[in-house]
Amino acid sequence: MVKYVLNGLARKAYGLGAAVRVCYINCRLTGTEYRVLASLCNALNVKIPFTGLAVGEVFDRFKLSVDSRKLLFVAVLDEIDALIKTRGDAILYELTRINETLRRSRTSIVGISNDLQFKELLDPRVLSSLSEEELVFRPYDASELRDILWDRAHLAFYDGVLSDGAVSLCAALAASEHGDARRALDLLRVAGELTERKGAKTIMEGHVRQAEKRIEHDRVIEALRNLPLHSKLVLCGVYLLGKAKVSSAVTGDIYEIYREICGRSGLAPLTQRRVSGLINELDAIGLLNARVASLGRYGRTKKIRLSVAHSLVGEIFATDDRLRRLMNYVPKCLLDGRI
DNA sequence: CCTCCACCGGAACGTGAGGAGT
DNA sequence: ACTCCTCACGTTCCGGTGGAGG
Repeated sequence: MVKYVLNGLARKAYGLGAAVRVCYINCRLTGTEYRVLASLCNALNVKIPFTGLAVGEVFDRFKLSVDSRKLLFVAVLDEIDALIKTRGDAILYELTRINETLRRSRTSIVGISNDLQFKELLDPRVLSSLSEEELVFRPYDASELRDILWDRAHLAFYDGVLSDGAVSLCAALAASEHGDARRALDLLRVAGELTERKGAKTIMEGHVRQAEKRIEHDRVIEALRNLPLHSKLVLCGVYLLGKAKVSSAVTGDIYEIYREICGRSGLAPLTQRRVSGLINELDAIGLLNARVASLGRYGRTKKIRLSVAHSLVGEIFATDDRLRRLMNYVPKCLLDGRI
């Protein structure tokens, strides 16, 4: 949406011959000050190496470049809370004050955040120099999503192939997940593909249900494949425990098995602290379910289980040369009853 | 009510890769 | 050749803690 407006702005400016430059940055993907500034420079065709320069140096180059071209520069920082939460608001402070040092140019900043409390994280000085205007967009509800879907559907599908129920279901499913329009469109697209492959004439609700499963299934496979090695090994540990019908696993159990399979693979195991972090990451992407539980006398730990199909993990890991031979391994600590 | 387990999770620090400038 | 930079990924250190069992 912002990208759309931004494009419109850029086109309009071009049409009017106005010196306007725009730059869209997703701060979750561009997660450091350095990279944000590098992206800003990039928008001005100033080449910045992905590492090597001091942050201040990059900032100076950006300022110089903007000012020398008499530009109106609009920077959009999407998911800006992700950047501020991890790196602090120093960069915002610098950016808000940039106009004081620019002689011939102006810059504007648009920040987008899903966190309504985000502004409380900011230094009051930043907030005041922002002279900000806040717009709150509430998530789309189901009926709005339905309108959006019908709107796009007319472009993408032949008339009559789309059932009312299918569109409503896409809208309802997406609305229950923060009203994400992209999600709704994805569902509809995949449902369309499935319908076509089956040679059916109309997209029905059943196809949408299948599409939902399909999207999730593909997402999990993709995630499993692209995991870093040690995350895979940790997950492999959870898998082996599940295979041995161990009901509840805690961090310590997982770590023990993890160490074992590292040994078998001739790898140096990471520390438990790190593995604990990996478990949290796996939880965040939805491959594991880990929640802290206090077992009283028996300490405080995380209870961990797979949150995707056991068989799917086995299937995907069997395609990885380094993991294949671990899939049938029975951990010693299971045999001697320590777990 | 108190203790104490088995971790949790924040923070500081280290390392090695990739690169700039001089 | 040398110094200085960022970043990703780890390690080390350590204070914190919910609740079963005494």
